Amino acid sequence: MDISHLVDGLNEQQREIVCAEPSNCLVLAGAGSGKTRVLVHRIAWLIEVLEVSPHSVLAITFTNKAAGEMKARIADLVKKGGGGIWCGTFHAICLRILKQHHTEANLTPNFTIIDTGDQKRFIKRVIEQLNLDKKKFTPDGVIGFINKNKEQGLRAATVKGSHDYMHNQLLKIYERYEILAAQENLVDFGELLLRTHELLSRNEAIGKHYSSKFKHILVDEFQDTNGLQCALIHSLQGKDNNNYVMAVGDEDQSIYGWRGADIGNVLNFDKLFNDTKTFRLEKNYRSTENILKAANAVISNNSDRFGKELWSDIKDNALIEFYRAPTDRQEASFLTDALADHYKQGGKLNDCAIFYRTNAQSRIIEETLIHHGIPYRVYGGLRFYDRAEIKNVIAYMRLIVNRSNTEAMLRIINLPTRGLGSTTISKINDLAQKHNISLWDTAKAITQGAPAIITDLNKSKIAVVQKFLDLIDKIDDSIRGMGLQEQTSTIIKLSGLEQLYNKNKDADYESARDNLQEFVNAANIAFNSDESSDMEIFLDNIALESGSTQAQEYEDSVQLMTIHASKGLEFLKVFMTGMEEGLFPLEKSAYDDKLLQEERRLCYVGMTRACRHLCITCCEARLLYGRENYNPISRFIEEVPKELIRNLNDKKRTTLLNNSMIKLKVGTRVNHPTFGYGEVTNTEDNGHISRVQIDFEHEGSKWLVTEYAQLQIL
DNA sequence: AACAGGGTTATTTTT
DNA sequence: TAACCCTGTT
Repeated sequence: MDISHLVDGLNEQQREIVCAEPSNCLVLAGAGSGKTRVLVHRIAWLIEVLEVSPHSVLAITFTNKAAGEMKARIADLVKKGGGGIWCGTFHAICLRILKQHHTEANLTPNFTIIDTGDQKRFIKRVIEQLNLDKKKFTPDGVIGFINKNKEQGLRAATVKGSHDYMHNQLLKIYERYEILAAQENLVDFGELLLRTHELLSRNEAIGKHYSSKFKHILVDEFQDTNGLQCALIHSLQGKDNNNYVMAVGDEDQSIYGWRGADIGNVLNFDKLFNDTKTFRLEKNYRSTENILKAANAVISNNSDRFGKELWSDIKDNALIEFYRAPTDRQEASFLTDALADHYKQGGKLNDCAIFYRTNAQSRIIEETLIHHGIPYRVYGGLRFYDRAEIKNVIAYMRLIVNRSNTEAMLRIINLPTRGLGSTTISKINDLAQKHNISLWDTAKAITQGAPAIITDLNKSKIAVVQKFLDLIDKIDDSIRGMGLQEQTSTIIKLSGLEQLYNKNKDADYESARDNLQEFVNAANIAFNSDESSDMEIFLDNIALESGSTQAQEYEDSVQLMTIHASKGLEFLKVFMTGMEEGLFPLEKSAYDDKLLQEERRLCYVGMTRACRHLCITCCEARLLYGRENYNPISRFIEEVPKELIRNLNDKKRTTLLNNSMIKLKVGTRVNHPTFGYGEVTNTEDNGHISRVQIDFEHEGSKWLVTEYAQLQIL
């Protein structure tokens, strides 16, 4: 048999993995070492050489995008195609299992998946219902508690009580949350995993079914798995020792610890799985030697790692560039200048990326780029399906599919406004809570004058409620038999949303209309893909897909993103900005070794995105939360060997002298927007930054950075 | 229902 | 600083 297409072009380390005897194994794949390639070739090897049935292969990724890419590459490489392989995210795979066995999983077939935003609103409602202090119990705090427990496999009934008031109250919220979620047929992300895990580990027949089905489980980005996901893999693998897990990951790129990812799953892999073999991929195909040397040097300061040294045969004398600007504004100007130079020399802006630690940092960079007419795209931000107008349509759809979805009903019961104000709604909602039934059933009971439901709503209000119920039923009736895109546009019409967004002319409504059209298009695409032609499936897919978070690509433009968002990407030229103590690493993480190590890994991820040029910038004075901050240079920069750095400050210094000093001399009378009138008593300029001391009439004496102070000279 | 004003709070966000 | 949420007012 000709196997050359499976191994040609692979290096020795890669080939060893692709052709390995089946066993549990951990592949430590450094950045840019071709791990997706190895995974795809391994799957092809299993099918073509070891004659494993595609139906016995399960490939798990973390993003839908990665799953899509993998499917496409498998289809390309495997001669008989990849049909039958299960390939998807943890959540998508769990959903598939739960849909299949919804009865055994104790779910209705039409359960609704809620994303983090929905979950948050839902929790808010629970906190209100329980009449708890909103200052003490924030949705974020509660969400953390519930998700963390689910990640440890704990239900409200199995979490241990304690003497701690907060803990016990949180537990009460969790209890109520579970009851309401069951009542309303809502399943959150963590629940998808937990319920599947429970199903597989408690229902012997089903557990056995899957563990005898999946002989080979391949997991990508293993460093990002949490405890529950790891447990899930175990339950899929089953107890017999003839199923094999291949985990691919990089402990140095674990940057989601704060979301529950447990780097310990990689570090203790050999203890968590039997008879493991470990492989390493250390040859990097992306970056120059110098960039890798710098990145290796930084990450070598971490202790939670196996240790691995990336190398490359891409020789290039270019050093890591470093520039420390006087202020954040001048840091942005520096970036702009550098990009303009790059462009003038014939380079593409698409090849350049600007990274920052926090989203807030993008603002000043964007302003400066706009000012100089340099096009850019920002990654991240509001996801398409998170837009209010889209969520509104989705809420109608969800209620139509699942009438118990109180969450959805609350969102649209008065949208567009139909005379059901907050008073009426909370009256109905209180009754729902009192009788422990869904909002829909409560409303229905009221309109039917059910004797058990006592309400003080007057006849006209009840008629309005009736009208809403009729509307939903009517929409439901009229979309029967329609194609998905027709259903969607019909819902938008009949619900009154179309009219609502049409009646107003301002820009927000205009874009809302565009987005609704886009949503109908999405439905159309889904309809034609026949995979998700059904509205229920469409809704599931929406919940599990972020819907591209990056701006549309329409012209050559610089890419702006957080370092987190840069993971998995690569760019010819990378600018890492704001490399200051307090910002990167964040102050909160600087004094905790675990957190600091994660910051360092983040730095490593950022550096290893660069193919040919890496430029690191920071500034002396930065405006943060409306305050000036003077931060030292990031320790991560200090960790890069000096001989790998070319310091641009020596070159730029003379050109950047701040000319604002010229007019401000001792004795100048000034006016400050908040401190009022004063007189300059002292000046200082170290060549980077200029400051003035001003004696204010009412506020006393203060030192201010000239550039920020917005002083008016009198 | 819409809006103004005060108080609070500030990472990162694959599903 | 500025964005968000809540509250009280019109």
